Amino acid sequence: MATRTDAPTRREQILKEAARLFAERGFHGVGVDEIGAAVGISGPGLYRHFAGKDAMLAELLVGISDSLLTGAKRRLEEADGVAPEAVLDSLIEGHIDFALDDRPLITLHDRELDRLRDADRKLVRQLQRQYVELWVEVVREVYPELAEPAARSAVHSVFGLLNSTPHLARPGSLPGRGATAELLHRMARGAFAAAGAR
Amino acid sequence: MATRTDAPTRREQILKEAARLFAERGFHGVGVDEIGAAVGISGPGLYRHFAGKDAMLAELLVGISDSLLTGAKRRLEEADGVAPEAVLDSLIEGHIDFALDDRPLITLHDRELDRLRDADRKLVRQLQRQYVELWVEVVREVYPELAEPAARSAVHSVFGLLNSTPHLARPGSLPGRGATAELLHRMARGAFAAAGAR
DNA sequence: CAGCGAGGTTAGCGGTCGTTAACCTGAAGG
DNA sequence: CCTTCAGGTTAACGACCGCTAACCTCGCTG
Repeated sequence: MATRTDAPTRREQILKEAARLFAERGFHGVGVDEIGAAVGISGPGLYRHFAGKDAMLAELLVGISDSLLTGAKRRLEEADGVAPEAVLDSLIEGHIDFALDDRPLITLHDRELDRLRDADRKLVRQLQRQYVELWVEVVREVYPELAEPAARSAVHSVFGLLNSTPHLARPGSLPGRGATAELLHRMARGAFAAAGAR
Repeated sequence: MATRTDAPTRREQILKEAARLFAERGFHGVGVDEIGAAVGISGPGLYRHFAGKDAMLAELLVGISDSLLTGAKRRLEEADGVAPEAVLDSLIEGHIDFALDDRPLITLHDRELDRLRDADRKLVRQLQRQYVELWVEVVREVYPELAEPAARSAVHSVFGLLNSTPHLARPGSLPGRGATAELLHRMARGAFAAAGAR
């Protein structure tokens, strides 16, 4: 809910570094001292900005889910009246951008969910579910012969495909961001098409 | 390397439960007391069977990688002279069987690799690399116009697709194992086909 | 039947980790 | 110039965790 205009605040620095470290070594594998060191302060200084380690993870995961859902909703509104195929392309493009630009977050997104308090976990799951249902609707418009459970499975599987980016490029050996995005896009469409075939 | 004929030994019980717990709560999130309790003994009794918690994870991850690679090699040998498409189908089928039957292991496989000692991690990575290269070769036989880096990316992405099964069925709400396997198979082929298209 | 090894048990040590307490400091404001 | 307060610091506490030590108890086997 922040206005999000200025240079990165301390809170945002912390969240960014925490995301990277959590993705690298897992939530339980990172100590608060390490997170502090990553932003130049040390240890308990973090507690001036967050209630605790759990709160950082919660804010990260809620932020991811919310951002994905909000972006998808925006894309659906912008594309009003256009062909369902184009809407699906837009959803895929948005998800790929996210997966390529915020790899640590994508990694956390389906890896550390169970480390949340009940309330936060429920919220994140609800946002995720809305995101999935939104995709399912669009997919079923493009492939009407696809039953709903199969469509949902297909959407989850395509997420798995798109979220595989962290496994791809260790340094920068992959054939460029644009080419990777295009390859992923084509494969996602191909997977959906194959799922929707009789 | 065990002969693997009799009823499950204690070691195997422990490995199975440890895999489940590691997949559910992460390596650092599970205590040895919990693993012990899951097999009816408690705490340090595990040290009669394993050198330590790390050793359990190592044996699990090496076992997974080795099993995947060995299975793939066997499938390649069995299918000698048949069409490359059939070989690819066989590889996909094997991977799906594994993903559906050993979900905790598939989850661990790309999640807890960094928690290993250097020697074990190198071994696992080597096995994984061989497995990937084996797929890449077959994929490039089926789609010769696909450049090698793109083929490797495509293989990783399809692994992401196939390994998404843990996210699918919480209870047993999915449309049956057979239907799920078939859907995944079709989607994988569709993804490869789209990757290989000009 | 003595003995012995496999496979348990409980107690406890040493280290780590999240968190709190108490204190410091420099910049803004009346 | 004094106060305040945001944003740090270090010390330390309590809990937990991996692992070891010491001990127990069977079921074999010579």
